[in-house]
Amino acid sequence: MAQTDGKWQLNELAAPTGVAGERVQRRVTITDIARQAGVSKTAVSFAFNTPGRLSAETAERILDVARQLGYAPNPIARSLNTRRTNAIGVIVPQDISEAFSNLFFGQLVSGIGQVCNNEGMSLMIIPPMRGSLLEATYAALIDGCIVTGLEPEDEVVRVLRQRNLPFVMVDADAPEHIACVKIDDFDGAHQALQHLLRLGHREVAIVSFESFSGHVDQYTGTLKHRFDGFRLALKEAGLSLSSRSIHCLETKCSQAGGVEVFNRLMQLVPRPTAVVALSDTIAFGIIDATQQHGLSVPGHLSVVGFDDLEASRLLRPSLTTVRQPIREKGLRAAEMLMDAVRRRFTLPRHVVLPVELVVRKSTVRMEG
Amino acid sequence: MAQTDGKWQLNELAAPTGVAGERVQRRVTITDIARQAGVSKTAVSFAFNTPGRLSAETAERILDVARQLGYAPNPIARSLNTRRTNAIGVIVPQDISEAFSNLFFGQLVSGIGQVCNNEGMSLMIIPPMRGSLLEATYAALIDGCIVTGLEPEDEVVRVLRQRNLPFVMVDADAPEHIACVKIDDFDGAHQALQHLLRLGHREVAIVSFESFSGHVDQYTGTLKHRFDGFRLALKEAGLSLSSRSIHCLETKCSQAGGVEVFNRLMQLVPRPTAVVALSDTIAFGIIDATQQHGLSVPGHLSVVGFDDLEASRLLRPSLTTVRQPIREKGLRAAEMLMDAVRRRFTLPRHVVLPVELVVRKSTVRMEG
DNA sequence: CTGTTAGCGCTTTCAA
DNA sequence: TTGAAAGCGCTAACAG
Repeated sequence: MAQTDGKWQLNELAAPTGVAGERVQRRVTITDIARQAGVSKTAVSFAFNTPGRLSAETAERILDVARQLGYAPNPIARSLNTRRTNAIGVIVPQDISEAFSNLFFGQLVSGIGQVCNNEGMSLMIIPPMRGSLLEATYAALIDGCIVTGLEPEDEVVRVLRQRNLPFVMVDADAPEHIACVKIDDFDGAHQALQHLLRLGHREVAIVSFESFSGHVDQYTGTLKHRFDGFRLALKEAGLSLSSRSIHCLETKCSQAGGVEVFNRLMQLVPRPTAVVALSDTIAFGIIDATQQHGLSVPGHLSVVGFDDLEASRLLRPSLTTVRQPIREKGLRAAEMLMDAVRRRFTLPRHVVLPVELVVRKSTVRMEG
Repeated sequence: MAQTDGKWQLNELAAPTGVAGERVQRRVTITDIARQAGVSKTAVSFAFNTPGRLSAETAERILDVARQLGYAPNPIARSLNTRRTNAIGVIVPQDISEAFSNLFFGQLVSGIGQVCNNEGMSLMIIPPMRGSLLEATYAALIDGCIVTGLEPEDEVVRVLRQRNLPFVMVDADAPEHIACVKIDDFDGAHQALQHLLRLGHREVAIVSFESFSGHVDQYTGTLKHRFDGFRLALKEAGLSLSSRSIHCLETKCSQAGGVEVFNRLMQLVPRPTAVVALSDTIAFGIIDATQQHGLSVPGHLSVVGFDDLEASRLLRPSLTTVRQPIREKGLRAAEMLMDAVRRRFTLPRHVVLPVELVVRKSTVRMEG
């Protein structure tokens, strides 16, 4: 019950000597151990890091003293010397909670985590700090990182260079000299829309996630490639993005975004009979809203997604969608990153993963 | 195309002076800036941290030089002084990829992330390092952490104390002096099983996630509380855990675990008409497997889950389950943690969140 | 096998 | 307003 002091303390702090009433909380350092054990700091360091360089008894004695004094090496001091943190980061331009609200991110991180496991690394999620992703990038205690949701022109990339941190971009339109893992967005989008058009749909809406570029014609990166794919599919059907029957909307990349966009979809004239969402999460929201309104998918509205999240197969109707290998994307990016962190020789710097249309039950042939 | 040198380099490294051919890659330090700007290191430090203490022109000049030389302060060195890392951790006893394969974890992290956002913190996911969670705990560059999946007796807790790191446990049977956020497991389990029994089911299986204790009677913590709840529900129906018609199984806490356990369920005699899974993720697997085998939920098998993941409502049949406020759990834990990290005065150290049975379509009254 | 001696790069009194 | 100097706690040559 040493509760009496230190109201702010969340947990009892182990007094260095184990003596209850002790007030001074100076952390036990390597110097204390050295003194107590009658050896040099070097010896203590060796005892922890390369015990082989010490006689068994010396090492044992040192470790004993350390145990008694409750000593734990300060990892920050260690990092300052070794220049290693044993952690890699994932930079995300949104808040963490927002990022994880899209199941996509969890799967990506899961893939990255597999590599962390093999390499003995921890994983730092790095969101903007007080609104500034740059500040967060400056402060991150990591050995390298994976950058998501940013273009190569971003200042963050500049800071990473400045900090001399290896990094790999994901889903970016990166130049040759920047490592990057992406998917064939063009092909995915093309297949998705082609599928709908071949089913006879002509009134179709394309629901994109929010871009900062504003208009479809100014899209860059992933979005641009996907819309190029859409353009081709439309052209093949004698249509174009500016056709009266083709609508382009943007919404938040979340389930809530899908719900929100549903209402706008219902206002459109002519009302679309099919929609392709640029993210499964958005599709989930659209389907949910549709059903809440007593309408049926695909009866009243065919829906195609993009991603093929694990949940997409389980939904009813199961979701027709463009599958991309999300976990592998994370895994490949993390592998490339670790090659750089470990300074292993590597060549391939750009990886483009294939996508595949998975036709399930959320789309149906247009009647009439 | 400075590709020629440094095969191991993942990205071009910005040469300190911007000169292409430069080979020496010594990082620019505060000393370089001081020298170049003709001021002391102190001044440079001030220019970055408390520019107010310098004349506007001096500060500007220093920053200019820093910009030109591509200087970025070394956050590790800074941390060594300030004793802050601006990151909190989440300790997980499994691999990262395994942890995130249960949607529960993503939602928990999402809640924690909300606090990170408010407090300007990054979030470190800390899995075992080379098999050792202890080693990972020793090495983590964090200001405090949230501990999941561990009991208070765990060595990790001892190390956290040794390192003087504030921490909060989640879902643990923690003693008074250890901060903890949990739910009313007893009530949740009781309601879940009571629901099934009231629907007339008598042949029921309880599918738990893997424990290390082995037998039901040796369960501790969360699992113990839940089984106490089950015991009460059974008792109210004149049954007990050892009744012939009640089966207890364990499986991995994942969808795959649910699929795996389904096969064992089908072998049981008498074959259960209902099952309560201790995790929605497991329930997903059971439902999926059931349907794959051409059987119907709840027609052939009623299923109750535990968690109420976001996806549980979207599934068909939508899942009857015990809702626990997962995000809030993470949020509350993170708030308590940050109170300790920021040394704010706090009192409540134990939080027990309520649960609630959500009856949906995966359970039905027993026929006959 | 063990200890001495420099740092690692930055912050922060304390003086000027 | 600015600077000198003493650390923060540890690692790693280099001697002995």
